[in-house]
Amino acid sequence: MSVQRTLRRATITDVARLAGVSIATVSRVLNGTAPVADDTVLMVRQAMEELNYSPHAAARSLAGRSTETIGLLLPRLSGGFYPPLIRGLETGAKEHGFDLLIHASVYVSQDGARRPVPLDERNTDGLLIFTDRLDDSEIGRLYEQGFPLVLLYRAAPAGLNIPSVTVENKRGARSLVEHLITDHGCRRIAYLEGPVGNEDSYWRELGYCEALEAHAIPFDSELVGRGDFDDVQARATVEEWLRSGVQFDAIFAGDDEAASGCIMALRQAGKQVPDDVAVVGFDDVPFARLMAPSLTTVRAPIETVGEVAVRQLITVINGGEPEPFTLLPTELVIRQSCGCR
Amino acid sequence: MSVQRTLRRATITDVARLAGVSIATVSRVLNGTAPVADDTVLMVRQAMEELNYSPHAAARSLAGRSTETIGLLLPRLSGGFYPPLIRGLETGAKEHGFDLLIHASVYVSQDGARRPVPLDERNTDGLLIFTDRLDDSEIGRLYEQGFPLVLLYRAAPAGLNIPSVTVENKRGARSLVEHLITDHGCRRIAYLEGPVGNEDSYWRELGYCEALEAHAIPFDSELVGRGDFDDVQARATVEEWLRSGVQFDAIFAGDDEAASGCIMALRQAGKQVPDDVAVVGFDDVPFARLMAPSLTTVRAPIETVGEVAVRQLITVINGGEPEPFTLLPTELVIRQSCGCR
DNA sequence: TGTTATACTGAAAGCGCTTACAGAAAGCGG
DNA sequence: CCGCTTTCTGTAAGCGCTTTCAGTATAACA
Repeated sequence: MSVQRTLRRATITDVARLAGVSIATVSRVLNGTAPVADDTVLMVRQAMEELNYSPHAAARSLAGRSTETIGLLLPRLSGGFYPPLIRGLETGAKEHGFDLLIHASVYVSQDGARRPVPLDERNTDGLLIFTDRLDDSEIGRLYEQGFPLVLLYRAAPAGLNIPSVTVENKRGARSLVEHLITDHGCRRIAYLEGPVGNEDSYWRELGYCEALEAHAIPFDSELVGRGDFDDVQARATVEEWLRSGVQFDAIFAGDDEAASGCIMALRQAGKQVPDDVAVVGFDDVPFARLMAPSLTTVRAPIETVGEVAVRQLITVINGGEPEPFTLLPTELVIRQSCGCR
Repeated sequence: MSVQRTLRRATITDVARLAGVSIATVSRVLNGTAPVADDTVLMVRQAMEELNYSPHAAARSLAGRSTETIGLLLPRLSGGFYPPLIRGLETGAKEHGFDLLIHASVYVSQDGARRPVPLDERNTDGLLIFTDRLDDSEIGRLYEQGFPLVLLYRAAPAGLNIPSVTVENKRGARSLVEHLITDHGCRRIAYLEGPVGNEDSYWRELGYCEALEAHAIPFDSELVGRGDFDDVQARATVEEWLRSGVQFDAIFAGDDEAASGCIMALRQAGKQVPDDVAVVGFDDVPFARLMAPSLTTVRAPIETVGEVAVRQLITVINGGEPEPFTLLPTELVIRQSCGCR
């Protein structure tokens, strides 16, 4: 049934032999690093074709060449947030002739066992890191090695000179909450925090607090709950609030994902959005427009973040001087879930 | 400002020198491939620590070791479909001590230029392929090289003995459409096709046709349009239908993504779902439950597909005999968008 | 005490490729 | 016909690691 597929892969030596030249010559036609006679090129090309040859990338990168690939480290891939990010990264990478390799997983250095990330110089020339869980020590290690790094949506650990690119979380959150206050008269605005340690969440909460303060609304810790940027968690938290009788007239869900969870919980409980409770998100992921009611949120230029980040990383790879810190502007997107028509 | 980071990476030789042993010994403590005296181990460990050494993976894999990594090729990452798939793959991979590397991009061999996939033996021991766009020749090339391959949601090209795992698309689609016919009396059921060449779509359409035939409903090509498994495309198609006065009382959207687009279009046009038009999807992605109305669909065990696929791939990697073809069962999930309460 | 298995270690040969370095052949002005 | 550059090609030295092979020293056994 199944063929025993033990045919050794053709190597540069095989090609050289078949073409009757040295491996150096083959390498040269492969990389165009030195002039080769037209006839020779033809022979070599033909030999490669015949042997179905394709160079062994590991050997190649070992021998000094770069991988032309950059890596992306993510905690996960669910939700509407990552696709645009990745699209931006793809775009940026392709523009510079790089490929993008993604690894989505949690990297906690548990039990002290050093769990190296599976993306490194074996397969990439540099790394984009998006995760609050890849702990600083691991980042530090890579940094020490001089491996090109760029951080997404988080600042560099103290002392490390790693470029990072993020968005104006605080400003966006503030304008969002102020809209709720000034245009819709909300006074009891709840906030759903993101995952612990998440920087976006930290800044958004700050913006939330600033908005409250600016309008002399006292901060009420009862109105802050876990959202984890996750619809399920957000839903659970809102249900719990509803059950325990917490009063609120609006929810700033932390992000769009969580906002959708909030709306579910509210609808389930027979509350009208936005009439009974206004709900707003953050990010403006693609489906925010499609929700019912359509979601008022803050547009964070996710795709642009990706493109900018790649650009920075490639600058680092090429030994250039990157922008140490990029802060992209956010923009209020008013739809219906806040009460506007 | 920025440190000139030119410090050469520590190599096994550095460690060996510092520890006063040979590189062979260092390699042995690294891999545990042969007994090493406790004292020696200690010295080496200490040297590694001191030099902040971590092995160069490219060299490692060149020298014959496996990468302990499997690759995943995807056309894209958007929508609710991929996260569960990837979660399943992650789970399966982790179970066997493998890492998962993802590359999401379109691979068309355009202008004849052979564009090699960026995942190969440099960084993976095997590949999971999910894409109708990586053309057969590229798959063939990898196959010829004896590179372990498993296909997701598509059968192997003719003649190639590559394991594949998919779901019972036809059966699922048929039961879904029959539900519409027998339980809701629908007679004008539209179908939104997936991307051209997509196998899932092919089988789902077959199931759709079978259901019609079984109930003596004539197939009407007017009722088949492009959905591309994409909400935007689906929305456009439905809007076009509405505009041109096509009559239908139900839409089988091809997948959940497209279903959400249908519902948008319908709502926009003032039609009630499911009262005026029933809408059903396929896949049962996480947000299907959360939609308004909640989506009747077919549960395809996406996550399981992932786990099974990894298992097959690892079997191939280990030289075992994989299941040539795995067909996972689907299950009708009745919610509200079909008209049920 | 002499054998012999056993624990441990190092030298060295690659893995498939890139890249000096140098040599051969060809072209050119004088 | 001689030097000199230019074009083309091959030899060989690694890149950092694994792994075979051949030890040496020690422990186990008779």
